[in-house]
Amino acid sequence: MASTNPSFMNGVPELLVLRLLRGRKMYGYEIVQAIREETGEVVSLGEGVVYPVLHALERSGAITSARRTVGGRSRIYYALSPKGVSRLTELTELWSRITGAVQQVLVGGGRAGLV
Amino acid sequence: MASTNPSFMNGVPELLVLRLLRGRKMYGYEIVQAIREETGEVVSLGEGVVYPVLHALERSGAITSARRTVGGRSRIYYALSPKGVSRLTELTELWSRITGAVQQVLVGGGRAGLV
DNA sequence: CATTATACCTTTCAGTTCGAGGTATCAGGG
DNA sequence: CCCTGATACCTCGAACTGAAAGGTATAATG
Repeated sequence: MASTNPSFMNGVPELLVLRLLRGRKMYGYEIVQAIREETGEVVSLGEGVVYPVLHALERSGAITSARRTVGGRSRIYYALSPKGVSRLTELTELWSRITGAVQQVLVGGGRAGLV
Repeated sequence: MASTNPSFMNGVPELLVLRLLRGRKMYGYEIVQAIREETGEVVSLGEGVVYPVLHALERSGAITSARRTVGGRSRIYYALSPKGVSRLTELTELWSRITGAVQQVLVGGGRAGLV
């Protein structure tokens, strides 16, 4: 129950956030800008997307938070937990499978009778 | 006006349908199965997704329809129009850009200071 | 004659994402 | 000294999509 229709193309924001946190601890505002920059403006998730994702991830135990004040600026740094690492693996594989499947159709011309 | 939030990850069903029609004329029921088969069950769009997409595409002039009876079976065959071809190009490019951008983040480890 | 497969269709529901708005602090310009 | 803009956090409501289920009709099969 509950799990109804996780539309096959979703969870990309979650994936991106987890992936960024794999490298270093980051805070929300920083993540918003990192996504924008690292994708060359192609993907631009607003704070209204990122913050809720962070909160959900923390609630599920995938990340942990620690408030720290840096240069008079109060920030909440998030770090990936082991649970978050496996969630990241899971989402990455899902992403591969799906984009691969779509690619298969896009290339498709080959009238695959392949076994 | 109108254009609110076309969530950056959408329109994949439309893309798949257009792409399939690029090769040959097909009817709805056939498209549903083709997607399932060509993606190896990974992507499985129901009729409740495909038919509305077809109707929207026809309304927008991207495809044309012709009812034909084959072996006592009445089918509506759809064919790609020139407008549909450019729409397909457009969506394909968008798909590339987005998946590329996501991939960039996923690979990312490279601490890109690249210019 | 009933069930299955073909073939079409629509409506309802739920989840995600977006956008806009709201607070507070710090730095800099006028 | 104030006002603006950047930093940094947050939440709510609207909207769109896609999923599931249900509904009709015909042909073929047992």
